[in-house]
Amino acid sequence: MSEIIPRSFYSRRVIEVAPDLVGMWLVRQINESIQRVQIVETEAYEQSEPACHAHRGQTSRNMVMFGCAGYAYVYFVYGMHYCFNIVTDKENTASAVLIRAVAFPDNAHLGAGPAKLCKALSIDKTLNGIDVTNPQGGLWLEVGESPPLTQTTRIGITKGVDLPWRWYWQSHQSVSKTSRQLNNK
DNA sequence: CCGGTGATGCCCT
DNA sequence: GGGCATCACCGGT
Repeated sequence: MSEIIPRSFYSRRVIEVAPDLVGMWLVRQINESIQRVQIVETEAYEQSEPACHAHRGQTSRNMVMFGCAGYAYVYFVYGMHYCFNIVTDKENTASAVLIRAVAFPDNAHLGAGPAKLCKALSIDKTLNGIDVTNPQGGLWLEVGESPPLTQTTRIGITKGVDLPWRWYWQSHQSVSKTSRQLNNK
């Protein structure tokens, strides 16, 4: 078994943590059942830029982002989907890494999108605010590998579109494909 | 293969 | 009341 990723890993600037999370294992436990998937795509969001939910200040929805690193920020969007983030940096520096895609061992499409992976792993709002450095919460991360990365602009947003804050496992089948991106820029 | 669009509910203005 | 860090489906090519 791999080692669990400690809080110090997440307590750095979000643009350092986001690329480092690609290749790590995400583990979901519900009762006796365990799913282990590998992160293949992430995006960084930080209060200073307009695409971030915390850009206009603290609200009840984004409160977790203002807290300590290593906690889950799960939000509901488009009336039917959840997205899962991990809070980074220090307290009161609102920032988080959006987990955009994960690889399931037997199905390349199951985790190829932020809402799809939440559905496949049964991640919903009840996990908002849990500690992902503690297995007691049923959702944690373990050290994996450092694959070849491609860096591009973020997708699915209308503001802050020029920041190159999306990273994915180069040529991996499970990377989300909503928007076509040119490789190796 | 590709772009357009409807579903659906919560949060913030 | 508008907009949203999405997705699957539809129809034209």
